[in-house]
Amino acid sequence: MPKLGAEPIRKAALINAAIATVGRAGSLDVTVAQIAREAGMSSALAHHYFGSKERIFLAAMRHILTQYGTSTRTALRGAGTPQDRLRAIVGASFDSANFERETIAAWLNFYALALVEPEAARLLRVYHRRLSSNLLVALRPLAGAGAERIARTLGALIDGLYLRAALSNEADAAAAERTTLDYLEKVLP
Amino acid sequence: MPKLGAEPIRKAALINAAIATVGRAGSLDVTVAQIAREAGMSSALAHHYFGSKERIFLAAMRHILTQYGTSTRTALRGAGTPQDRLRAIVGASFDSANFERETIAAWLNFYALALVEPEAARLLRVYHRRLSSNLLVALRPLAGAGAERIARTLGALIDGLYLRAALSNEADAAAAERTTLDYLEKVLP
Amino acid sequence: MPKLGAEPIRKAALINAAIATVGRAGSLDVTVAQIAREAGMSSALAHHYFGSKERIFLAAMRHILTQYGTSTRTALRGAGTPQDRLRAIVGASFDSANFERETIAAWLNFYALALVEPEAARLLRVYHRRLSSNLLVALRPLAGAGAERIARTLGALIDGLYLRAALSNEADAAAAERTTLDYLEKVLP
Amino acid sequence: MPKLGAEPIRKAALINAAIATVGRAGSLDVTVAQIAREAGMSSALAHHYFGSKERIFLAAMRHILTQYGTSTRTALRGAGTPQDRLRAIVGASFDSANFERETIAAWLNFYALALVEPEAARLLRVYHRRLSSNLLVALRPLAGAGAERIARTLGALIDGLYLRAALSNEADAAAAERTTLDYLEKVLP
DNA sequence: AATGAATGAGGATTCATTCAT
DNA sequence: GATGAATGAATCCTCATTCAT
Repeated sequence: MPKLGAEPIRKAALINAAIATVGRAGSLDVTVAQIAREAGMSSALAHHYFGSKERIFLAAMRHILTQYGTSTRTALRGAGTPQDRLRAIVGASFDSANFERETIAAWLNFYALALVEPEAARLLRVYHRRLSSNLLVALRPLAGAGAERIARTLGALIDGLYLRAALSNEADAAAAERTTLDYLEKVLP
Repeated sequence: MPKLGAEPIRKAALINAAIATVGRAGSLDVTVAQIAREAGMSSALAHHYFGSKERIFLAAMRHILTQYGTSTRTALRGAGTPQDRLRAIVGASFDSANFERETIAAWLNFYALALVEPEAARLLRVYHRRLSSNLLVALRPLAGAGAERIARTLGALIDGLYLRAALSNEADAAAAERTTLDYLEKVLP
Repeated sequence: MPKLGAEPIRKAALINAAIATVGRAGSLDVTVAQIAREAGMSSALAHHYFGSKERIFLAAMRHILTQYGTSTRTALRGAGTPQDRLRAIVGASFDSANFERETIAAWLNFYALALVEPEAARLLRVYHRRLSSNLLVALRPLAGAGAERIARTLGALIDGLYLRAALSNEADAAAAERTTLDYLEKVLP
Repeated sequence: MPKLGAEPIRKAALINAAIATVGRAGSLDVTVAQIAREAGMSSALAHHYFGSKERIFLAAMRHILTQYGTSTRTALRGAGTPQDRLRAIVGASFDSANFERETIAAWLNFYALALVEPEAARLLRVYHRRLSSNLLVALRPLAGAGAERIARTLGALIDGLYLRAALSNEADAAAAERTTLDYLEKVLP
């Protein structure tokens, strides 16, 4: 009695397992068997659904970025003023759900994957562009011509804070958010 | 062939080869044989001198951080005013020697190693603390109580710019430096 | 190919192959690949089932000792008098099945393993104790207080004959058995 | 200033080191480097003197057997009656100098070497023959036609006691000697 | 005589991946 | 759909041995 719609469920389980396993290991050097065990299935089945380890990683990365995109979009829905929009974007970035140490560690490792895997690089570029564009829309009314540079700085700052959070023992989302907002206050008129 | 005193020469060659190989591959997933070939020797000799692959990586990381520390110290020597000191530190960070894509890629991967390897984490903490302390010395006369936060922001910003440079096709050191200095101008009275 | 329940079959094949390979080589210095080839499978599968070379050896040793224990027990079943029991034990020891040169060579090498491997030492102690206890039960009615010493002597004598058989070109089970029984005749009233 | 006569000194040091190292390790699986370090020299020098690891082992084995032969001969010198001769031979076998656990372990391992190395087997045969002949000379006046069998039994018994001593935690030379002499008393008229 | 330097060969172990059931 | 079985390929590491000095 094969369950109906087993595929999406299994795939989702594997994606979550991949993120958890990589996050816990702190490295992409995890075996398909480990991921599959974490997902409660055989490694053969993992291959059946994804075809290769690489594809599991890419799907996991896509999932992380999609999730981030969704949470940003949701946060933006209630934002009226440009200031609200900025705060929403920053808030989504440091949402505690994305800011647990293990998640960040997975994230950092998938980031490094982009150095090796063109598709991972592509995904990252999409995310960067989207974040940039969101920031620009909010910044332009406030900073005019300076918006571009502020957006670039902001993006780098957020990534840098993530990076350091990945290495600290307890990642402090609130502090990271405050640092970012503080920058914005200083830099906007 | 067995010149006396080969050890330091061979070790240095291996360290450089490790950085180059990891940088080119974009990943720590390189074999000792690759590193050794790049260094012009057998993998057995690499093991003879370092004992393990891990130790080669740690030595390479130590080398990168030491080099960075040295270039910072050198740059600081000629700096009189606090502003000069800040510019010297930032300049050393984005020195073109440290800012080739491959070097950054190696750097990013060694960064990720710290998630897994306690000794790598320790090295990184030392570097962070030293950078932070250098920045504070320069910032305190300029920003007083706000120095702490600015230093933290600056550190994260530099790391974030590195991260993004690692992923872009041509890393633009000058642009990264300008972004950083621009932040400082805005944030300092 | 993947018949269900392959595990016990494969494990048994590997155990026999290990004994044969070690016996033929006359040394524990055999590769897992050799054992696996002898057993008709890849070395990877051997590792899959046993985890390590050491574990293969221990299983082989356990097998040899178990087999010896079983043949002793079987022989004892039909033995009525103490004299019969003694003859049964000695007969089982020099049973031609256990007394082929290759088997003895394997045995000797596993013996040496006990110097290095605590688990192998434990197995051997169990075997020694059991043999000793079997001998004592049979000797006490015949030798009373002297039973202990005779048992000890008998055990050493059997081991010594094995040792020499391992080194002679054709191991002569009958002669070894005769030597042992002769000792018993002389020493028992 | 090369020391005169360094060669025999170095060789002797290596032989002793080989016995000690093998005895301590409980296995022939020791490296030339370990033996050389124990002997206080480089592994290259060990090769210079012996040519190969195998040859070191053979020399060590030869040394053990020669030493045993010498101690037997010495003991026999003061022996007048056949009974004295027997006691001398047995006494030499269980001399406390040859009966330390490490020495026995080395001995057992060199024994196993004979399964693999024809020259080692030859050495062992020589030793067996010599022991046998010594025993026969002493036994013939006491046991006549039965001398052969007793000699064979005695040889096996001694080896068996060695074997068991190698595996026990504290080898008890006195007990082993008593067991052997006790056998002789029982078996001789 | 003595050694550091150097390497080729080899071996245990791991793992992604395939396949029959 | 699901999995146990199976393996080829790869990798780290070790070590006996050689050689120039």
